[in-house]
Amino acid sequence: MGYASDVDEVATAIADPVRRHILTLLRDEPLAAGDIARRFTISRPAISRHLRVLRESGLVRDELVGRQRIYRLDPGPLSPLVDWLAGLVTTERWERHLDALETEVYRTRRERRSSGPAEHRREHTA
Amino acid sequence: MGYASDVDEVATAIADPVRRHILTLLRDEPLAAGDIARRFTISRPAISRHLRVLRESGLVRDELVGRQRIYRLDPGPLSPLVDWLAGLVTTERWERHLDALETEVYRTRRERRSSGPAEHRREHTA
DNA sequence: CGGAAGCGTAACCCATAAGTTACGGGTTTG
DNA sequence: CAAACCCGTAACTTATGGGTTACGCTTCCG
Repeated sequence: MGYASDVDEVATAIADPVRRHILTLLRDEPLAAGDIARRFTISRPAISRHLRVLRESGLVRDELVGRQRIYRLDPGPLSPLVDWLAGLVTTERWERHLDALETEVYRTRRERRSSGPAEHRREHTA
Repeated sequence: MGYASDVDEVATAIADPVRRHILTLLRDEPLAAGDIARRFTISRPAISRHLRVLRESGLVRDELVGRQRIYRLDPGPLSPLVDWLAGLVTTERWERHLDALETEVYRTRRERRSSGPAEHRREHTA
């Protein structure tokens, strides 16, 4: 429980195209803030703020090396969001069928008492 | 190619907590606009606009039934985003080596024309 | 040690997004 | 057919977000 705010921060972080592009850059290799900024047309402070959002979401970790700040990707915080997405796609239909199935089972149970509830695997898997 | 804008629309749609909650409601069963609005404290027009965003992102399909508009989830448009996320987590390290490998292949190709690109596994993996 | 390099932050501007109330069009119903 | 219902849209207000310039701190280097 309480994942909601995590999902929210990560989802917000991912919602911006610039931040998504930063993440894809960081996917390949760690980069200094300036190296990242140089790949965009927008100003360096703008990138700096995007990096802060990413940092606060946990998607990125930073390390000071000399006078430059190295950023590297940390995909861990994606998990709650990915789980949420997975939950959306998988149980969508399914659950309704399970409900229907369950209802059916109960109804049948009530009607003909004392009949073992076997033979219920392998419905329409398609 | 061109998935970028799809990802953007879906990512934006998902970024809002109200819209995420609407999606989870629709995961279990189709709902009329009013039924959805009734589960929130904000006004009905506000929900109506959230529904429009979801509609335009393709995450939701609507059908007019009498005087009410039934919304149902369509998780299809999530795929590009999910793919992008998957790409982030899996190929994180890895890809660098592939890139290096590929570059090496191209370089070699240019140098010695018409020589098949074999023998290139196991460069400096460190 | 003084200047340049590298970054983050502050202050500000502008566009967009989210909320509200008011309204209008289509549909059911008495 | 008039009233009630369901729902989207318009007009408007306010909050939020992303961009810019100006500035300050720390670190490297001559």
